[in-house]
Amino acid sequence: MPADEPHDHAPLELEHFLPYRLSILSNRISQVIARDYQQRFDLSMTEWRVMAVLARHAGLSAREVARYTAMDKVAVSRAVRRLVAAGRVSRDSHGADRRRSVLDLTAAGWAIHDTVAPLARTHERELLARLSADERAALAGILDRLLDGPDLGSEA
Amino acid sequence: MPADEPHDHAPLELEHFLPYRLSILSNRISQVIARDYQQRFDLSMTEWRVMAVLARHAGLSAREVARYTAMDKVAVSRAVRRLVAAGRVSRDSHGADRRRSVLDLTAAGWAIHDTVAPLARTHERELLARLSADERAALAGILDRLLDGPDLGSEA
DNA sequence: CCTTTATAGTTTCAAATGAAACCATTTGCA
DNA sequence: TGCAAATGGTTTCATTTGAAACTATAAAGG
Repeated sequence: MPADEPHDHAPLELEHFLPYRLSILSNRISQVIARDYQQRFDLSMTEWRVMAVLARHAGLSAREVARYTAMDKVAVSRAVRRLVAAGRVSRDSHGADRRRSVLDLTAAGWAIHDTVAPLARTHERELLARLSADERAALAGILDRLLDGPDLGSEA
Repeated sequence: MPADEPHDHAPLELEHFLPYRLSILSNRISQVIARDYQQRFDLSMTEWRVMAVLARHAGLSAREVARYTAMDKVAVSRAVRRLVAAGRVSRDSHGADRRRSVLDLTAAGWAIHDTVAPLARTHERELLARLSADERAALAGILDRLLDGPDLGSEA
């Protein structure tokens, strides 16, 4: 066979590749929402996540916030610093363990929360409006399945 | 009613919020894959996307690569620079229009491609292995639906 | 005790990213 | 022609992000 015979390269079709499509979709959505929060409330996505978690679980430590939000502790530290500076979150130190902080929404924080939470739900509704009831149900299940697993990718 | 009556704050449950879940999932997947490519081939996600597109469409310009990969032109410019420096992509200038570049995989680029492409497919397979055939089909349709729309979020 | 080890959180430094400004070339059109 | 606008691409600068080093406090073991 000739040396320059066209090899069978089996190129990857990016536009049908699940990780790629997921990434594009997620980025688009996040960007739209993030821009919205940023403009209206000078609030970053990460800051909002911290606030949302504190709304449900008062008095968490930074470490616990990190677990709930799937953020790393550096990101939490930075978000909390900004939130405290903006008067949206209060930070006290835990009596028994002076390393831990005790974080809570302030009145101003609650006010923001009570405005942003419905807005977030609206974003979600608009997204889901594109799907049928069946698809919505399927998607919920699929995300459960994919997010649950021990770890994504091969362990190898 | 008392002034300090506990307000109904209706806090958002992050763990059931679609954009949040999508973002977590996508980031986890991308991170696993990116780390893999980085370690084995010193290849970033964006560089790989450029290579994948050039494998299917030889001789694209940077602008066209940007369209195919949903990356912005700055990102493409940087990825291409590294790829050219690494001898994985060749850049010629288009005869008729000297602004445009003509990008192609080199032999070395093809070699990387032919190793990485099956690896990518394996990643995808492992991911999809967690789903039933029905779920896989549903997911494909859902992504089509969500990615197609004119623009995500409200136009408002 | 008092020395190691672990935990909570912050700081620091380098790399990744995005927006805008910036060249170079080409196109549209007066 | 020749000049304004558009296009392809790179550079610059400011911001974001992540990993590792660091500080402070607490728990555990001899």
